[in-house]
Formats: sequence, C-alpha cells, structure tokens
Amino acid sequence: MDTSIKKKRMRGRLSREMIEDAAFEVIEKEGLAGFSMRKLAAALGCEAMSIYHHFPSVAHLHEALVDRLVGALEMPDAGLPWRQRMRIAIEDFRRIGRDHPAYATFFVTYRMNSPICLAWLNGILSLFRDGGFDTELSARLFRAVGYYLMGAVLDENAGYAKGPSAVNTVSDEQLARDFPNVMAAGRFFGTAEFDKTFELGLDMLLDEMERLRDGVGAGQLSGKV
Amino acid sequence: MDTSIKKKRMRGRLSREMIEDAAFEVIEKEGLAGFSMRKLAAALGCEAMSIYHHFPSVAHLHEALVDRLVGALEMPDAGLPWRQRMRIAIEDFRRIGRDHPAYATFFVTYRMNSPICLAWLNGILSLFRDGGFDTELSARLFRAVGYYLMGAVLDENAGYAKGPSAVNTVSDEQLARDFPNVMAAGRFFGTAEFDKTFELGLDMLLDEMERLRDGVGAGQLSGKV
DNA sequence: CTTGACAACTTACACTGTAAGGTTCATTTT
DNA sequence: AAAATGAACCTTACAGTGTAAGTTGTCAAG
Repeated sequence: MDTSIKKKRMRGRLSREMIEDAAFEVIEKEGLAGFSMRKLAAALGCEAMSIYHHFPSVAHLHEALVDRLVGALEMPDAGLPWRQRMRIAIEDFRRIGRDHPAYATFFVTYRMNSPICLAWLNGILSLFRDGGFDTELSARLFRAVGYYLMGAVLDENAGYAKGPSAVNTVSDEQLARDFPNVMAAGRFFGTAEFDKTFELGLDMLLDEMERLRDGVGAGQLSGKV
Repeated sequence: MDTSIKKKRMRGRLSREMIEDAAFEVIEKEGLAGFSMRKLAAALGCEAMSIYHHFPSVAHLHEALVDRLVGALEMPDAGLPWRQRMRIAIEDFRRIGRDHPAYATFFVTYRMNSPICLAWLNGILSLFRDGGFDTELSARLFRAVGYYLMGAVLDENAGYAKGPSAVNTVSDEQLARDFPNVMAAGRFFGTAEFDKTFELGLDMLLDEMERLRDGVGAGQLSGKV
C-alpha cells in the first residue's frame, strides 16, 4: 500500500515554523475567512489534527502569527531625531499590513497581550516618553496615534479600495448622479493614493505632538469648539 | 396536535424589522462570533430557514443592520460653526459603536457601499468641502479623520479594555517587572479614559485642519522630518 | 529485542450557512 | 362557498468548520 509510503514521508516532518509559514500563505491565498485548519493541513500535506500537536488551537496559532510579525519589529535608532524615530516606528508597523494584507483585519482587531506584543508596546511607550511627554500624555498620544494607524492599516488592506463588501452595490451612473462628492473623492481613495493620504494625517499628528510639547496644546487654538 | 397551534402563531409574524431587532440583541448577547442564523431563529421563535424568506443570506442581513445604523445618522445643523459640525458628525458615528459594542468590529471592517451608506458618506464629504477644502484635500482629510475614528471605535469596543485576546497572557507581576511603561500607561487605557483620550486626538486633528485651511499646513512646522 | 514516547492519523461530534423541496394558511378569484 | 394562488414558514440534507478522543506508525534508548 502506498499509504505506508505516505506515512513514512510525514512522520516528524512538521514544525511550528513550517506551520506558521504555510498559514501565512494560505491566509493570503484564501483570505482570512477562507482560512481553516483543514486547508492549512492540505497545504502542508498532512491531516488537520496533526497541527494540533504543535498548536493546541487555532487561537494559539493565530497568536504565534501575530507574535512573529510584531516580534520582527525593531525600535528605531535612538540616535535619530525624535520625529523621525516616531515616523519610522509607525511606518514599520504599517508595513506589516502591507506585507500581509489579508491578515490585516485580524491583526488590527487582535488585542496584543502576549509577552512579545507587550515588549513592543513597552518600547513604543518609551518612544513617546522620549518625546518629552509624561506618563499620561504618552499613554493618550500612543492611543490617539494608534487609532489613526489602526484605521489606516484597516482601510489600506481591507477597505474601500478592495471593492464593496456591500451586497446592494451602486452603479457608476447612480454614483455620479446621486453621490457626486463620493464620485469626485473616489479618485483619492485608491491604492495609489494611500501613501500621500497617510503622510498627510501622520504629519498632522506629528505637528500637533511637537506643538503640545512646546506648550501650544491641542484645542488651544482660538475659536475652538 | 399542538404543531398546528404553533404554526398558527407563526404565520405572518416575521418581518425584516423584527429580524433586525432580534439580530442586534443576539449579537450583543452572544458576541459577534457567537451569532448565527440558528441562534437568531431561536430568539425569534422560528426556524433558521424562515429568516431566508426575508433576507437571502447573512450578508444581506448584516448589510441591513449597517444600513439601519448609518441611516439613522443625521447631518449636523449647517448653521453651526464648522468645527462644531465636524465634531458632532464624528461623535454621532462614534456613538454607534458605543450603542452596539459587539457589532463594532463588524461595523468598522465593513466596506460601506450600499446606497444608504454612500448617502452618509456624500454628506460627510460635503461637510469637509464646507470647511473650505478642495476635492482632493476633502477626500484625504476625510480618510485621515476616518482612520482615527475607525481605530477609536475599534479600540473602545473591542480593544485593550475588553481584556486580552491573547492566549498566553502575562501576570500583573510580570507586567510590572518586565513592561513598566505598559503598566504605567494601563491606567489610561480603561473605559473611563476613552472620552478624554478621544477628545485629545480629535482636537489635534481639528486644530490641524483649521491651520491647513489658514495656510499653515501639516508638515510645515520647522524641524519637520 | 523490547519499551516508551512522540508525532501523525482516524474517527466522531456539535456546530455553521444554506440549497432544495414540502407544508400550511391567508387572500383573491370564480 | 369553493378553488386556486402564492407567500410564509418548516424539514431535511450537505458540505464545511474547530476539535476531543482514540489509534497507529516511527524512532531512540535501555
């Protein structure tokens, strides 16, 4: 029987790293929703349950994937100007989405509490502290910038440019007729415009952080509401 | 047989509105992942397949839910100051998440292309135009502010404060020892701090938009990197 | 050569969305 | 009043999911 041959081939072949590699591939090929243990097993040439020997559940596997992506992040050189360091750290994170677009929605909705993720988070908070902010402002600015970053990663990888997720879509003619602003803006919502738009918002936040540090804080503009 | 009684009770009872109401309830009670057509049917006192008479698929149902939430949004009074109008529109959207926390992750990852959502989008783009920005800047600022808003809705309803989604969590002792910055910042990551943090980031963006309109644009600060 | 541990496989279960087709009942037409 | 129509709901079934439990194959140490 060739089953014996097959079995001979399989024994001791799997490893956590191999499984993670294959998982990234399957996710990007089949989409996040299309990913399953059985499809992953098929890609690996083994049975679904074999994976459970290395990862006790899909949740554990997913966490390993997040950890690998976040674990690869390095803190920007402390010798660089602060604004540049912040920009690099943010762009590094953003690049994860770019490299794993299908995984981005999971990545962004994942609550990072694993040791590896906490280490990264700890480093980023240090970076804010280095900007001259106290604990409270560091925490809040991290959140604010993080909100922006998360939203951007989400949109850039799973947003408008990827086509509608709506079931009742609207034709181009109807769009032009009924929603002219959307029609006009659409030109700036595509993939080619991601960088420029992201830079705009990021510069806005970086500018404000510098102003905050210099005592010209947010909401201190005349005419504030 | 009491089946006849049961059936008598059922006929003509369901409606799209009823199903949507029940769906919101089930989602908030069971969580987004715990939602299913069978659980929804159970909540309605009918069979799963009965729902398909009113909604051809779960996707259609979900779209109806999003449409209902977005459809309820109204554009802020055009007579108010621009900054206030913008703030109100943003807070209105944010409130959706607050009212439907479990639905927030779906809501935020949903690509709004239904007519109702496009109408809202069209109105918001008008609001940006009213701020004195041209088509391009309106589009980009909408995106930038939208990124921030989406990230905030995500975090406030499915983020850190909801506990870890990680499988390998870290004890408080280890957190204090190995990740002191996270430990210190944690105090500002809770639900009670959402409003203040959100206001900070929002004010930063609003300030910058006003500056942009007045010709002191983002990235024009001295020392920009 | 035996033993034991480990890695992979097999089977089975409870769950999911939904396609296909059957049943029942209100309404409308004759 | 009787018949026909069609909407509303139900039943059954299938392919897919994660994974618990039990089984088998393989290799290394005694």
